[in-house]
Amino acid sequence: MNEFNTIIDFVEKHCKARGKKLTPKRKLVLQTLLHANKALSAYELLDYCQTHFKQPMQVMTIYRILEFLEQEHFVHKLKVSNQYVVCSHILCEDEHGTPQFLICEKCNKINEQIIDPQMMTGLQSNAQQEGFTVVNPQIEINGICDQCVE
Amino acid sequence: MNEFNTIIDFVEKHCKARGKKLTPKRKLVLQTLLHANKALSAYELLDYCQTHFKQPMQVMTIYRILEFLEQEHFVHKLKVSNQYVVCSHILCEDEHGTPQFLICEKCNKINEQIIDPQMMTGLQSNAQQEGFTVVNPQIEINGICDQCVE
DNA sequence: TTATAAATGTTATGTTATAACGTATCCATA
DNA sequence: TATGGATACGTTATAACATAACATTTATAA
Repeated sequence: MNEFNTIIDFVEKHCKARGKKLTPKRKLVLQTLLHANKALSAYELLDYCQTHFKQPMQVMTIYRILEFLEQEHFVHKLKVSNQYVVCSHILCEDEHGTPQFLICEKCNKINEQIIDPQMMTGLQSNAQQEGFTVVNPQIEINGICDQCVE
Repeated sequence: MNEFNTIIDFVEKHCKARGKKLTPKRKLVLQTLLHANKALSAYELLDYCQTHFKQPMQVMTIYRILEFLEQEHFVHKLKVSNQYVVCSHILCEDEHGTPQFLICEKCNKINEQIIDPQMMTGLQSNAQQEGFTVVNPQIEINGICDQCVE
């Protein structure tokens, strides 16, 4: 069994356990994101899906499904580009920490890490001092990956 | 002389020194951002400007002027919300460091700081390890400000 | 089997951003 | 002081992104 199937199976199982369903369309969206192996916007996903899987799809459906997959913590939404990417830690059972994304501005490849908790604490206490309470932290950093640098 | 005028004068002077001009429209956009005292999108700026200053303005012009003001480092663009805000360190002559923004998701008030250089170095060397070179770093963190928490 | 909820289809429209081209204004130089 | 080029701004159209509203289908439990 390849890794895609491992993930699909995992997601299917977890959906069931939570009383949700991984419908064929939802599975297709997830497969598309896995296959693309980079962040895609809703419209990019639409194109990708139609090009590579010859499946009928609609933007509305994609937005709804992405929202679902995000709620279930299978994908992340990058707030800067409004793109979506499969969570790198999707197969980890435990609670994920605060994610940090390194985003290649050329090829859109994503490197997802967990922010060092100590650093996160520092960030939050600093925010508190400035009169802010952090919510839904997520850090996105633009860059260029080694493959895209000449 | 109030602070707005201090800033306008400063900007005017610096434009001249760089062979650029702070035209009436550009001045108006800057004044609007100063007056609003929060981050505004291009369309929000359009509304605000028309409401408070009764001046004719157009979206295209606003986008162009915001781009200009950003290039000249007088305003920052928040990448998550595509909003613009006057640089808090606009009157500092020296090079500004990597900015970090705390953004109130209720009232859109912005707190701009300089990221601790040591932390920034850490971030960058970590990125390097992961095969990424950081470009135009800027960190945006959503939260709620003390005034908006009940 | 049928009532209900959940998922998806369909159409329309709202929102944000930019392209393309025209006009006006400023300023240096002949 | 004319003129030609650069810069700024006006105007229209459209691309690109996102969601509202309602219809239809499908799955599932009573």
